[in-house]
Amino acid sequence: MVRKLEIYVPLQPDDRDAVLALPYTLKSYDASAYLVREGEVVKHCAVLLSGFAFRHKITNMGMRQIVSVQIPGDALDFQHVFLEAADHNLQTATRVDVALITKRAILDIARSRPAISDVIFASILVELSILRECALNLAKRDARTRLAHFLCELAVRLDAVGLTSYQGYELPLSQEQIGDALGISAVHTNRTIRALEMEGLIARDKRSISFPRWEAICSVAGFSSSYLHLNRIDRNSRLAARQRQI
Amino acid sequence: MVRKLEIYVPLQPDDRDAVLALPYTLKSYDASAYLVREGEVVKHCAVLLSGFAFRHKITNMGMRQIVSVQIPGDALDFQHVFLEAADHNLQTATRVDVALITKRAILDIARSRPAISDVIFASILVELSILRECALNLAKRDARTRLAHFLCELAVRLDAVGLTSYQGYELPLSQEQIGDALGISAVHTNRTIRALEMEGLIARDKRSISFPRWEAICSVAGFSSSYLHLNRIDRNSRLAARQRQI
DNA sequence: CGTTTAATTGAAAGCAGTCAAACTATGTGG
DNA sequence: CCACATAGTTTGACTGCTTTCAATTAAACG
Repeated sequence: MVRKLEIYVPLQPDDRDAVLALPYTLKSYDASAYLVREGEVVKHCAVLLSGFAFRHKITNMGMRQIVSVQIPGDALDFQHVFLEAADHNLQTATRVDVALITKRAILDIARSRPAISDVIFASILVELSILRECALNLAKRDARTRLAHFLCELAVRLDAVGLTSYQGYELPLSQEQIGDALGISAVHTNRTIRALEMEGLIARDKRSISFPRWEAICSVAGFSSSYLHLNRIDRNSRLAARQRQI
Repeated sequence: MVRKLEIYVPLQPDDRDAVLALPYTLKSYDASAYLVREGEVVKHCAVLLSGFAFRHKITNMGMRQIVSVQIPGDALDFQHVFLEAADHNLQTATRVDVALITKRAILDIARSRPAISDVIFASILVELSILRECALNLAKRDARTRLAHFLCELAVRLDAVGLTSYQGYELPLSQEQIGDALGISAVHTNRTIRALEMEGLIARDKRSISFPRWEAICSVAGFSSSYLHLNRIDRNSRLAARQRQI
């Protein structure tokens, strides 16, 4: 399970064993639980094994903004290995299982194995890249394209860790949470979702979402997955396979 | 000059010599020059010695969003040391001097000196933190507080590298560029700047900006510098000194 | 000293927010 | 098994911050 940690970034042959050999503690959290609160000093690095979580910040006016959605396989606390106090909140969206690894163990493996260090660098830098695209999304796209882009990104990211079925995925976020991630109100989020649905660009069943016309929604979203830096692996084969099935 | 590279993050006694000993090439660029274009593969890491630069992305609709402003002392290309193709554009705002260090040299020093590796991790993670605050800013603050926050952040960051005079700094960006950084139109940027000026929260002379009442503008911005992770150094002394002078 | 770029201001139009209310789903306890 | 409670979804109406379009003034440049 911990193997997922780095699958979506460059692969290392023997170093992977070292990652798998890292000592860890399993822990579960309920939905809506806080893993980290702003200002806290975290002593370990959690890796998401199952479930969804998100990072958010609150303005002095009390407005919440979700700044990233974390999916299974994501390492949650590289930030807290190298910096003092947390600058944001980390909260679960669903019930969640994590593997806790000590800061010490992370530092040690990074120092003894350059390839691992590089992979950690890469995964942090990809997070940075995702956040840049997020900023572009928040600032320069209207609600409709913004939502479409958000859904496309999650589709590709989930696909990269093998969590999409043939044509869609489960998005365990309320419309209010989606709105907070997109910087729009819950009400307008609903209107926008319904609009995409009416257009036939997405299909819904409860909270699972599918894309009847993947190419079309990528087009309205202006979505290109290059910023996710998934070049090295099976993305093409996966996506191709999926599109054939649709 | 290269010393600025890491001043604002943890300091290392002897490791600093190793950084200063890094082989580099000096290079200058004119204002508005591209250092990196999206899709390019960069072979070296540039460190900003003087001048301003910014990172930006363009949507398929042709809208530009500035996702970060880089000031002297910033390392510009850690991203390109560990990832393949650039996912954004890096452009100068003014005439700029940079020191170019090869990817190889960066990788080597990071591997041989854990402290340097940690400092690079920290600086990338601070960039991530800044971008999260930026997302919060773009999504949850109105134009007035957004601009105020932007100006406060730059004040503190410039202050951390010793580039502010007693009560203000030179902001070499056009109002259109500021607008692109804040996600508002150039016209509204102008109105908002003028409004802050009318309120006496900022004072301007050409493109230099000063803060007659630092506390007041921090308050309307909801600005707290904790996300910049400048804990370890002289920020407090500097800011305190500045506030005394005002 | 004309030319170009940036800053400024006015007026009209629009996307999204807020307020309110109804509806649906899910779950709990009697 | 039903009544009620709670959380989330959906829809309407009105307001407002920003955008866009247009036009003018100021500043920078060769």
